[in-house]
Amino acid sequence: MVDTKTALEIRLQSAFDAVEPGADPVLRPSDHADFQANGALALAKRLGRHPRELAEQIVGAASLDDLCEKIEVSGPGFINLTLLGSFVAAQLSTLAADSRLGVGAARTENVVVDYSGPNVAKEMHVGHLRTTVIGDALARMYRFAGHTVIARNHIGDWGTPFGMLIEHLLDLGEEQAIATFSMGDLNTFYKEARVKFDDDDAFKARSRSRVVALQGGDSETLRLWRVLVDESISYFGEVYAKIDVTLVPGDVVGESHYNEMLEGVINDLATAGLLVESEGAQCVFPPGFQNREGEPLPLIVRKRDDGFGYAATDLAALRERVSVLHGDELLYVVGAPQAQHLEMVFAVARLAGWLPDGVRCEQVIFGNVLGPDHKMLKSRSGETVKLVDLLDEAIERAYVILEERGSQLDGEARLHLATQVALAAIKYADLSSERQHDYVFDLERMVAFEGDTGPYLQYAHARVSSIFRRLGEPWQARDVHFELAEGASRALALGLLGLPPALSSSLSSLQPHRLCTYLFDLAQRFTSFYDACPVLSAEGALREERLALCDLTARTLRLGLDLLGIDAPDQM
RNA sequence: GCCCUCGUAGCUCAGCGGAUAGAGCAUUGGCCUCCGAAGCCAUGUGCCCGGGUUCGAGUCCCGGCGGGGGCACCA
Repeated sequence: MVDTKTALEIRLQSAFDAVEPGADPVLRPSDHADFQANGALALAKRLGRHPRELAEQIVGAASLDDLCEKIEVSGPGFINLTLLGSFVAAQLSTLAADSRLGVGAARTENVVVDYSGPNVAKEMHVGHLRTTVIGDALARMYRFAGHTVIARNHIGDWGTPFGMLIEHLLDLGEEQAIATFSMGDLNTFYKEARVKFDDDDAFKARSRSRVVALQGGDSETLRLWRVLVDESISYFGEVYAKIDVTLVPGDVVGESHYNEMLEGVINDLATAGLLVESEGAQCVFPPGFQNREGEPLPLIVRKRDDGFGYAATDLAALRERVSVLHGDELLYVVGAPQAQHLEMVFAVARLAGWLPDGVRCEQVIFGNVLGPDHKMLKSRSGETVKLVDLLDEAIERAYVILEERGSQLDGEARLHLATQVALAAIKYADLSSERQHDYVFDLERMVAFEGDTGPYLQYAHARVSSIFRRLGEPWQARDVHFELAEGASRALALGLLGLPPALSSSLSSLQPHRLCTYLFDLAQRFTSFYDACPVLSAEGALREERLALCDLTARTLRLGLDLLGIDAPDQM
């Protein structure tokens, strides 16, 4: 189906085209009508004409009689559009019969989404929250939109720290070490290794020669390394299950995967004439980047000591994503501190011809998670906060609140529900603010069930669901004829028709918060409707209409929340 | 020093060059013999400062001030 906004846009476009081909109607939802087209103002300026007069001309050229009840030029030259009730009704009927709720399936592209990226033998901490939650939401939205998503979990599984980690593994004994890992206590393991490395010269020496053995391909060393990697991946899997993220072990393609390709990256850069030796390192100097002294800034692909830097790995990965995975779109859900590094990697890839112009390649930047003091979130003792601890605390709080609210569920069911609520709280708080901004992590506010929170949306959904539970019999949309006589039901109907543009704008801007804003607005429209329009006590056609609106609301909330990675329980 | 980014209501945040800048929390006051009051309805307050572009600037440009990040071999 053609969604409502698009239907209007198409008609307006041809009216605008009649005056000036290609002119953008700038159609927006309006406070003064259902929609408003602002395009006449900008166009009038460009053509040097009176805006109101131009707007009148456009309205005259538009054929909107079957869609709009009222079209008027207002103010300096806005075109205000009020939809015809019969059109809204017809759209709603189509929507009711559409399992995709009006969202068209896009042309299929391969979208590589790089997110989460924890380090082997290191705890997943709050620093991994945003990349994991945002990346997963984007992956879900892209999949629903019809694209093929290739998730990439670019874990840190290679590099100099592995010398000390393997030596520590040997000191502990493999079984003991594995036990520590399976308890999910990666912090202790890493810290113990670190302390020995810093304080014990003999250990440090062993670690260094272990790195050499690892890089040299010593089989026993590789086996021990594999133990660390496998144990870590299985631990990450537990965390992902806990946070309900779609990443699977098969998405893990760590840094080590690219080891064999690094030499080739260097050679090809050299052949392309891009490689420059500087201070003993092999570098590329992409134009436009400067260091502290105002000199050209290198992307160091091979270090002075002959080791490869992470730039080499990132270049190899990018190349593989384009040439082997055939990615049409490469997304890097990585924090802001990496912005310059990634820009340089992208620039070098373009110089080398590895990144064709047709491929969209973008860092999905996000801001920091701050504590109540507005500084980077840390625990009381100043340590980084473990991700699982964060989740557990949220679950605990959600459980207590459910108890206070007199939840209808108890025991196992309540614990499960508390988990769903806690995840909704954390994910929604993370996704609903503009991605690039820092946000203050305040569990109390997030888990609160009032206001613009995940739990509020779940509650709205639970309320709709309870109507159908009370109904007793399975409900099916028959040929419902929508009258939408009350303001509240009309407002809800318009909200229900708004999913497709909300989702598409969320995707094209890579901003999940636009979908969040839409869902919150829809939930509010629903609760206002719920308050004003009794459903079960209504009769006849009116009852059918209201049930149909409820059904659509439930389906829309479920779908929207699902795209954000949030569950929508039927009962709370 | 250079580059990037952010600065909107008491607090946490929306705002895609357009009309009177919106929500949530908090405040105050109304709503449950009626589908879940975790709700609904009402209530006051605000764009860091100074220039500029524009018919129109929270939004774009320049310059300040303030916070955060980055700026050669850890990734």
